[in-house]
Amino acid sequence: MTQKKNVVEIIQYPSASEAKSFIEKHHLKKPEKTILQIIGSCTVDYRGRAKSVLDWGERFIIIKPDGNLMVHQPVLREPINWQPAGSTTEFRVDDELFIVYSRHRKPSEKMIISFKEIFSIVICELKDTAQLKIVGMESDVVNHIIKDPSCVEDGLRIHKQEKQVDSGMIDLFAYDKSHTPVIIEVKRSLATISNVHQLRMYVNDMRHESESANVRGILCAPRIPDMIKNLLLDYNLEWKKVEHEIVLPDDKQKTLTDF
Amino acid sequence: MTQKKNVVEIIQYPSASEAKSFIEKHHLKKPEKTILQIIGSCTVDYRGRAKSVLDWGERFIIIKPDGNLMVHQPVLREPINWQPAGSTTEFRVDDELFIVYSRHRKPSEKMIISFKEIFSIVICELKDTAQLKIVGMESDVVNHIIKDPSCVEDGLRIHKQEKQVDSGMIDLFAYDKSHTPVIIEVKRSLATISNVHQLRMYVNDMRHESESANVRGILCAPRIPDMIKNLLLDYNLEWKKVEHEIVLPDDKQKTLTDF
DNA sequence: CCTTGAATATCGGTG
DNA sequence: CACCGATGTTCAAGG
Repeated sequence: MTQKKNVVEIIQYPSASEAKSFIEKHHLKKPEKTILQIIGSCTVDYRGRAKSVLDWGERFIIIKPDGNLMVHQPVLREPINWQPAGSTTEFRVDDELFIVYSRHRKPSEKMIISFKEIFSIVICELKDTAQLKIVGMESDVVNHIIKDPSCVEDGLRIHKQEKQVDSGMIDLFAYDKSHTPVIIEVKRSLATISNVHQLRMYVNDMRHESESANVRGILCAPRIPDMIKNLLLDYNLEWKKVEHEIVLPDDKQKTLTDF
Repeated sequence: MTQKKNVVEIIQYPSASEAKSFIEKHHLKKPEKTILQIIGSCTVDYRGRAKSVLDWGERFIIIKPDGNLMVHQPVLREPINWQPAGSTTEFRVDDELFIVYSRHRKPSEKMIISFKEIFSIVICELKDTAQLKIVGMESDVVNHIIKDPSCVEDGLRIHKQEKQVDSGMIDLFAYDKSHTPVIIEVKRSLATISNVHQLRMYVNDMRHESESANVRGILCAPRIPDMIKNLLLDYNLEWKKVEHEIVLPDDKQKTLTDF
């Protein structure tokens, strides 16, 4: 791979003023197109939605064209400090220090990063037009339950998927072993209050419809906080923790499992 | 600043095999200490908690010593794809492609990143011992209300802060203009169902204590979802949206506001 | 180790 | 623009 085009510009161990010149030349002429990364020893001061001070340490910062700025330490997936999208960045030299100043409006947030030593600056222009992320997510809790209703309750028989009622669409409609109608509300991840109220409405609708006093409602999710359980108890509803199962429909999977 | 120590190693526009050699030399000898970054044109396949495919595009990936791997596009603060901490990474050459293979156990997650072109590889060893982040955050909704009770309700008089009752500590105890006792539960960010139940218990306690049927309960928070409002209505409680105010305790603030 | 709640959450969709 | 819900949330604290 030859260096046909200069996608990446790099400088190592620049002085503060060299860093400023380099950034002015390669980044500030088109900050909306280039990604800037600085590795070095710095402090970080932030004030905005919160307020924080980060003492001297070696870390790297990334500034994206959309204004996002991230300060990353050697550990954690999350940046230790950041500025949100829409921030504008300025670069200054102040008494041997190289200073990155980022500002955001509404909410007002400011950050100052002071470098006493810069190991490297990398500036690159990346084209990622095909940035669509296809999420062929088939962690179908619903299908999982349809395949094996006993994972919710013994003797459960699924009767209908996506049954329409007044308030909306019921995920699963079933009968238990005593032939009592059961409405099952399925949640892929965290169960919320909203789901409880939804389920409550569905159950109310069904009681109206079938004029049967006996309609059970079960909320199924991988994670159900205690508070949600209490709320369900208040409304005389039930819950069941169900793991989600990841289905692998297409052949791409082979590429992954090959290893 | 001279190049006393090689904190950063960089190679530009390597072939797949050159990339592999370079990473073996500078990263794989101490992957628990060095951060690896690759900029180039790649695809990403992921399977684990979900499943995703990302088509060709120019992006950069970061691999931290703790196993975190991030795939960043030119926009967004969040990586478009990632592997969690504890993942292990392998590097292979396959028919001109340079392949990064990351694997995680429990939950099982795999990722394949295939580079058809690499613009640069940066490997650095960062020391960030003083990584403590001081968060002197005092976004005092309580003080805000004490200073200006009318932000909750006209004619409200704050009587006591942190009043003890059986179930716990009441944030604010007040009287409205009709001299009715008012219990105010304050939340800094999102109001939750937990806060509703807490407030409900406090009000119950107060009714017992004062033997007054008239005790109001108001939940104050910057954000109160509709579902919480419904729940409050169910329990005959009230709410008020209040903005939070950020207090600035120490002098560091001057550095930031100077700009 | 599992569970729970907080976050400068971020991000996308909707009214 | 504000609000609301989802997230492969991540992360830290507590049992």
